[in-house]
This record gives sequence, structure tokens and C-alpha cells, in this order.
Amino acid sequence: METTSTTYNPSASESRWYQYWLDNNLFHSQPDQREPYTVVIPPPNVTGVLHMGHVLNETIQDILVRRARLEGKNACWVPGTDHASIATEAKVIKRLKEQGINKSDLTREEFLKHAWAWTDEHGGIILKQLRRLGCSCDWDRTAFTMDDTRSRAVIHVFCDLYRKGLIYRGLRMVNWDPERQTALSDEEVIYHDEHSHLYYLKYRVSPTTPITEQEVNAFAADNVIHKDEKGYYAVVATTRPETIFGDIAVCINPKDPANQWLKGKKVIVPLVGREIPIIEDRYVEIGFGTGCLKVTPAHDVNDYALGQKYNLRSIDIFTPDAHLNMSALEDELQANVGKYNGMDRFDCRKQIVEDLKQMELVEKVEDYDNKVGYSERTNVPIEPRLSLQWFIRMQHFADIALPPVMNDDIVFYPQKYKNTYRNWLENIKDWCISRQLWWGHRIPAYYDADLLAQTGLETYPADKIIVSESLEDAQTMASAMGLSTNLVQDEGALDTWFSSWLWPISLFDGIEHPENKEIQYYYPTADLVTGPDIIFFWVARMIMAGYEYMGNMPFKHVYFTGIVRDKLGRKMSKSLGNSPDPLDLIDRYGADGVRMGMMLSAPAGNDILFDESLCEQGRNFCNKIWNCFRLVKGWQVAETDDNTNKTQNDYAIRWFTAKLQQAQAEVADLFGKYRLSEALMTVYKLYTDEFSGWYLEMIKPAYQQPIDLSTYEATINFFDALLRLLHPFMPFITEELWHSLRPEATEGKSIMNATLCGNQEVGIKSREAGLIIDEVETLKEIVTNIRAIRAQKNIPLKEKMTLVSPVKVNGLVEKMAQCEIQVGGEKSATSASFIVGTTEYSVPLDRFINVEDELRKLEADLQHQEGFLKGVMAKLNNEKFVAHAKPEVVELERKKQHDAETRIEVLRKSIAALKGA
RNA sequence: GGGCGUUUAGCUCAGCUGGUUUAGAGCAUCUGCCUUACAAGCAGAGGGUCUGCGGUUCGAAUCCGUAAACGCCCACCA
Repeated sequence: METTSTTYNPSASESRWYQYWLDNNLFHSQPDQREPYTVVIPPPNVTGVLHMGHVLNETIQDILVRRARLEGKNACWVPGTDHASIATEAKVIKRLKEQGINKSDLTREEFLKHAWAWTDEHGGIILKQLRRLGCSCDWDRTAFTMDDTRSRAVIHVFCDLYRKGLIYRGLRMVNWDPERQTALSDEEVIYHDEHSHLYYLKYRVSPTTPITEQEVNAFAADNVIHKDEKGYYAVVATTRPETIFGDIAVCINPKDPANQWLKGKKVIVPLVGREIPIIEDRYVEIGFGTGCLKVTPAHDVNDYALGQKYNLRSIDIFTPDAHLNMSALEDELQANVGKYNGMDRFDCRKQIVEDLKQMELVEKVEDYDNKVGYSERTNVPIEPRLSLQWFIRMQHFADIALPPVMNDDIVFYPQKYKNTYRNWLENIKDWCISRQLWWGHRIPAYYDADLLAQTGLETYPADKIIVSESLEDAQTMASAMGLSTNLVQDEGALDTWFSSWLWPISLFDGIEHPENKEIQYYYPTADLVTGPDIIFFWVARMIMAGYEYMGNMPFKHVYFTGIVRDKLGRKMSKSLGNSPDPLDLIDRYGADGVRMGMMLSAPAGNDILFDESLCEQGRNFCNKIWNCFRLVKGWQVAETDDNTNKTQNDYAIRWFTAKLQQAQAEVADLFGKYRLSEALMTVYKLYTDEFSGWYLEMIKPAYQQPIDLSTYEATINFFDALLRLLHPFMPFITEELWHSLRPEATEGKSIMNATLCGNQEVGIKSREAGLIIDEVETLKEIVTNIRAIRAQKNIPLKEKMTLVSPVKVNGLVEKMAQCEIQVGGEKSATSASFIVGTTEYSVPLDRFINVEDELRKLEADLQHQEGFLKGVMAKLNNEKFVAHAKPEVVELERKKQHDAETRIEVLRKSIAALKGA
């Protein structure tokens, strides 16, 4: 390959190596004797495109997978996409609309045809994009939540849970999305703070329950009684005046002193004219508003509960798309309010307030902040709506899913999400799984068509519903039950998450065939990487399904990533335009560079503030590695080991062996804790500082001199080990260089399968390693001091310097600091000196000396040392410290004292000498 | 209204069960260098009374209490 360029060019190399990996089927896994390491991708929406959140998430997964592969495990990363029922259906509807087609004009089958066409056309783009990132997914296993295997699993589970009594159909208050006209689960509703108004409306006391002056006067004085020229009235506060058409009662707290006078009365709903009773319930909070709550059972969850409790009728005044429907009202009232028929709910609100004001039925309007629920997908305000839906009884699932997380059988990173998880499970509510959509798994429930025609859906008897895997089975069952075989299937589809929660099982066909070899081998999976925003939607439910269907956890560890924000801390969003296009970043910095940029700023669980300049750092790092490679590859290798630098080189090799071992252990430890950015930083520093900055400089042969064979080989082995350490983070450049480094690597070989601790490394005992590392630290300090003196005095490199040392110094110092060592020589007065440990070294400066500067420096150092000693002595002179502290701590302080005293003495001498000169 | 988390150099963060030469890293900054692998680089330097207050202790960034700021999650107050 081309090694003359001083910059690394990622784009050519990346596409080439990805193709190589594919051609050699290197990502493919099948069960074997090795330990399995399984990851299932959180399936992105089938029609989605890659954004920065994916980059973070998939990079982390790829790092973990590649690391496991290098550890010799059988790594299997299963990719796939999610049909994303509601989101995809919305996109398809939008496209049809652009073609002038309304969904309502199509049959279910016709619509699904369009939806599949759309999916085939736009689906899977994101999977292609993942390849640009370097993701090592086993593409042969690519799945889709609505493909055959996954669909059969979904239907199987629905039927099974129904038979177990864990799924039921019921008329409930649900979250209704008027835009898409479907029910949603509680988790799909997002609450936003909203500045709105609290309207105080007059509900006149009905003539059928009149109040006289005398009666009024008889009430205690704390009653708040409203009266105007037209008579007495109650005041009801509401944020939603447009729902008054459905008002069925006004509720007060029986203990409320202000409203005693209303007990037993009836009031007239303004505008509408309906007479409704005052009812009493302790649910109403005394002191909020006027203490009078209008009860609209069809349009509010709490009101619905009240309605149930007091057996009130409910009037649904909205159409499914949240327009006013006056035909729901009593015939005699329709004339009063006919003008509102067909209005949008929010237009109607404005109009009603206007009209009520005209009629002087508005007491006052206050500003009010409240929370309004929005549909997660369509971003339209949710309408609570009574409707017939399918639910899962969740208590059972909460019971099986809580303990394993609390016991850390399944470990969360970071741990704080255990709380969130527990909180949700301890307050679990039934899961509404039916959606009024077509794109999704159709609910496998069947009704006797004839019976249905008689009863209608709502009153169709529950014991005559047939739930079954197929129409044929259902018909058989129908005959057995004495029903007609003319069956109608439920129109609803299932919540997307009803398929997602089976993902770790269904990917290996474990729902229908729990004994098959694949599921037995790959399950439970190792790590799940996902965002905390779907902890309830997905993580919790997978745990439930895992224990229900496999009797075991779906994954052992959950790594929660943060949200990717821009460097100002704002969430990345299309509308803000602050989200870079990942593919563009890859074009500019290379996939390796982008991966590093992402990882450098991604501690687990924290939001990450993404800054493009980090990708630049990643690119620069690639370049550094590239140039290390150029240097090493450019050396001329001697046939023999004869070399004057032999001893020095051996020393450097032993040192770097120790350093490498240390870093390998550290990286392994960090991976164990899922501290990936720290692991990467460890490798980065090992590479740039230790390998490139020190080791290569130590062994670098003089200009146009060859390098001895054994040093060269050791260096190649180091390089190899470094590449393997780095490979999970930066797969492309490491593969590229590994092949150039190891010409013996034949076609089909890859760094990804070279094990992490190959036989190339020469082991070094940990005690020896510690010693040599310490020695070299001292050596570095000496070198740094000499360099600093050179820099401060502006001494040109050509000017030879001398290091005067009282003790023997490793010859490498001469090479690294461009100086000559003189052992035991007398320190001249015109020297700069420095202390490493407790040894004083000096550098004669002659004409470069500036006595004043030197004195100032020494005195500052002396002052520092004295201050330090004072601190130490304060401790040692404290009897309590000596008595209480552990002996080693006291011993350490004594050593500090001794060292400081030695240094102070040396400094004083130097100062005196300098002054004498 | 509950619950959780965060607050350490200009920025992003380490600092685990209190004591490791009077707080570390990367980036950014400043100074000097185009030194025959790399200016996408090298060498050197500066920068923090660890959010405030109180407590425990011989000793606190670290433990406890409290206040503030920011952030997140949950909850049916119209």
C-alpha cells in the first residue's frame, strides 16, 4: 500500500475493508463450542435514516461485539428493523395523500399493499448506513418485526396470553390520538406544560330545585353563594369548556363549607340547557377553584371514574377525529347547540367562551398552567376516550420482572435506572395493546358475524370471542362452540412494542421453537444497549417476556446511553437544524474518526454533548497511528542483532512490555465496567504518549542506520498488540495496518479474529514490571527537566548539553534529551539544577546562565517545599494523628518529611552556591 | 406533588469503601520549534480555596445534614 503520504486517507480504506469483511463472511456466527456473545440491535424504524443517536448506540454495540470477538467469544450481533406501526402508517398515509388517495377510500388489503411497497422501497436504508459506520452485524440474520417468523411469534404469544387469562378485551378510558384515530398506551403520551386558562362558568340553579332567600340565609356564613339579577348559580372552573356538552353532574366535596348550599340541588349546564344533579364525593379537592367540579364521564379519566361510581350515563360528544358531534345529545337539546356541530375541539373552545361571555355566563377567566398530554408520534393533544380495546394484565409481569433487576441478576449501567424501573413496576397499569391501525400485526380475535350483527362490538359476549392462531382453527373452534363459521376478524392491530418485547427470543425463533439449537445457544443475550427513554416501552417488557417465555433473562447487562445533544446542551433535532448528518461526518473524518469522536464524549448514562471537533481529534489520532506505521515500516532491518544500542533497546522493550501489559489490564477492567470512553482514552494515551512519544523515540535508529532484527520484531509485535487493543473502537484503520504489518496474514484473515492476548507478547512479571515502569518514570522526569531548561533558556538543539548526575543514569537519557551524561562530576555554580525524587541533577549552562532567573526558580521551589513540609509536620506533630492513623499512613508522612527535608537542604546549598557565584 | 441525578481547571469529565509527595485526564489556551514518521505534529508552560453553609473526624472533593442552581423520571387536582 501507499506509504508515502503523511496523512491517512480513510475513505478508500473503509469501503475496501468493509467489503472484505462481507466477502469473507466474517460477521457471521453460528453455534459452536465457543462461549456465545449475543447482542440484538434495538431495531430502528424500518423507514428511518441514520441520526446521531444511532451513531452513538451502534458504535457502542459494535465496540462491545468486536471486543468480545477478540476475546475469542462467538460474537453474534443480530440486526433488524421495526415496522413502527404508527409512524410508518402515518408516512404511508402522507404519501398516499400526495397522490390524491385517502386512506378511507382504500380497503385494508389495498392499504397494506401500499404500505409494503413503501417498506420495500424505503426500508432498510438505515441498515445500509450502519455499514458505513463499520457495524459488524451478522447480516444473514437480518430480521423485521413483521416478517414471517416474527409475526408468528407475535400471534402465538397473543393467543397464549389470552388463554392464560392475561389478555382481555374491555371498554376503557384510553388515550386517543385524534389525528391517527387510534388508542395509545400510557407510555405513548408525553405531557407538556402549557399556559392555558381556567374558565369559571355559571351553572344556574334549576327551577326544579329552587332556593329561597330564607334557605340561603339559613346556611352558615362560610358558604359562597352566587347570585345575580337572574338568580342563584354555582360556579364551575374548567380548562375545557368545550366539553360542557357532555356534562352529566357537578360534583362537590360533601365537607366543603363553601358549597353546602348546593347539596341536593340541580343545576343547568350553560348553553346546553341540560339539568344535572349536584353530587358529592370526597375526590373533589376543597379550595381548588370553587370546589365545584363538572363531571364529563366521556372525556376525562377521573370523571369517568366518578361516573362509574355513581352510575352516571356518559355522552361522547366527539367524533374520532375530535370534532364536535351534537347528535350524541338529547334530541331536545340539539337545537340549542347545533351551530357547534362538526367544529374542531379547539375552535369550539374559542367559540364557546365567546358565546358564554356574550350570555354573561362566564364569571371570570384566570391564567392557568397545566399539563396536556400529547401523542408521542403525531404530536397532537390526546383525547381521553372511552373505547373498546385489548389489554394485558400487567401485575403478573411486574411480579416476575422486578426481582431480577433489583437483585442485579440483570445489571443496569448506570445503576440509577434501577429506581426508575422499580417505580414503574410498582405502579404498573394494564397495557393497552390494540391500535386502530392497519399496519401491524392484526389481532387474532374472531367474532361470529351473525351474532356480531345482532349485538354490535361493545356488547358482543366475551365468551363468544375466538382467539386463535389462524382462521381455520378459529372456524373449527367456532363449530365446536356452536357458532357460525362465518367469522369476522378483529379490525385492530397490535402495538408495535408487542412485537418488540419478544425480539431477543423471536430473533432465534424461540417463541415457537423454544428447544431449537439457536435459541438454546444464543439466549440469554449478553448486553443490551439502548436509551433510557425506552426503559418502559421496551427494556422492562423484554424482561417480562423473557421470563414468561424462556424462564430466563433476555440479557445480562443493560447499558443505557445518554441523549446526544449539541455542544450547547440542546437536544439534536431536525427543526433546530443542529444535528449533523452522520454520513457527512464520516465523509469528512472517516468512520473511525467519527466513532472516536462519539466515544470520547460518551460516559455511560450521561447525556453527551457532541462536538465535531472531537471527530477531528479522532481523525488526528488515525493520522498519528498511520505515521507510526510509516516510521516503523520505513526502517531498514539489519540481518543480525548486532547493534551498539542493543542494551538500550532491550531495556526499552522490557519497559514497553510492562506498559502494554498494564494498559491491557486496565482496558479489560474498564470494559468490565462498561466505561468505554475511559478504555478508549487509555488506549489513546498508550499510543500517543508511551508508544509514539517515548518508545519509538527510544529505539529509533540514527539517520539511515538499520534497526536490529530483534528490536524490529518486538516493535512489530507491540504494534500488533496495540492495533488489537484499538480495533473495537477503530475497526477500519486497525484492519488496514494489521494486514500491512503482518504480510503473512493470508486472504480471509482479519484482525477481528486475532485474539486479544496472542502469543506475541512476552510476559513480564508484575513486580519487575512495576520496577521498570517506576525507573522509566524517573528517566522521563529527568528528560523533561532537561528539555524544559532547553526551552526556557532558548538553547538551540544543535547546542550540546551536559547532564551532571551524582548517580548512574540510563543512557537513554542522552538520546531522548540530546545531552551527554557526566556521572559524579562536581556541580558548577553556573548550572541549572533540578530534583527528581531526592536526587539533584544539574546542567551547566555557561553563557546561557541567568543567575537571577535561576535564583528565583530555586527560591520558589524552596518555598513550595517548606510549605509542604509544614503541612506534613502539622500532621506528624499532632499526637492524635499519630495515635489514630493507620501505621502505613504515618510511615508515608515520615517519608514525605524526610524527602522534603532532603530537598530543602539541596535547594539551600544550590542557592548559596549560586549567590557565591 | 412525589422520586432520582448532577454541581471538581475555559469546555467535557475521572477521582471506587475518607489519608498515595499539599486535586488528575483529554480538549482548548499561551510560548518556542517546518528537528530526516507525523504542523492532523513536536517540546515546554499557565490554569481549580473541588456550588454555598453547617457537622462527623487526628484528617473531607470523598461521609452526614442543609440551602441553591440545573437536569431527568413519575403522578388524574378540574
